[in-house]
Amino acid sequence: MRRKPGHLLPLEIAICDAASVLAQRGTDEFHGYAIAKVIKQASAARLLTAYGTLYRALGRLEVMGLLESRWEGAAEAAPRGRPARRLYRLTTTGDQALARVRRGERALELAERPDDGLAPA
Amino acid sequence: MRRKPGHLLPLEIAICDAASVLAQRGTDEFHGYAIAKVIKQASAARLLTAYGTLYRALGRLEVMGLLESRWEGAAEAAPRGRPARRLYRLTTTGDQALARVRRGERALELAERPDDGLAPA
DNA sequence: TTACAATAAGCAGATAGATGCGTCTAAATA
DNA sequence: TATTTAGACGCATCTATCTGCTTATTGTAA
Repeated sequence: MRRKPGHLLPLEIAICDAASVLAQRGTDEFHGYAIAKVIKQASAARLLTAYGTLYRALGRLEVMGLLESRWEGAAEAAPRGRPARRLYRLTTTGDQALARVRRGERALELAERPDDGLAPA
Repeated sequence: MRRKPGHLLPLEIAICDAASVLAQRGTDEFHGYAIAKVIKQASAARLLTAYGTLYRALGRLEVMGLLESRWEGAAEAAPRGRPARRLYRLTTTGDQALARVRRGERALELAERPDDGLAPA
């Protein structure tokens, strides 16, 4: 539903929020499948019904620079008989954005304006 | 259904067969999901209806030493937007076993007898 | 020959993540 | 305020692999 520039969507805020809570508990990395389950039970599925929605939200947050990700190696996943996970971490930018949202401010300074970088002539 | 010692089951032969055909065409590695589809269409699903069956057959063949496997790194899989694959190769033992089956012989010499290695006293 | 035991096959579902497509909403514009 | 439209959401499905439980079949022993 058309993003208001500099703002985050409820699901995106929930993801960052869960990530920050986890980080304060010492777990600074999380993966999509796990956070989906956390959010589902925490919000009583109000914010998330389908996995596809979450994975795309994670992708958006990474593009925005609020999350960064790395792939778990097969060496970690294979012996446990499960697929490799993509592990996300809240970046400093993400942490700051979350702090602003919690203060009721706009999440992001508008670093790039939509018409920037193209037509200064 | 209780294996006759030294023999392979139809599905196991089909896997080794497909692997050997692929190897002769220059593809010496294959993964479960792909070979499932090959076998499904080749045998008109007579030998395989469920993935679980195939993956367990692959596991048995690896334990028997007819196949060996390695895990594809996330570096290969991730950019293509798919999970990492487990890549299997027919071993020399596997190739020889297949040759014997094709000649109508027993697939494996009975290297280990069930009551061996324990009570020679 | 029959009964038993071993075990492969099938079914269902978990784990983990991605994409295509139609819909619907909210933000921007007129 | 009314209209347009970007784009997020949900659904379905695909890519891959693995495991638990039940059922069916087969080889072997009695």
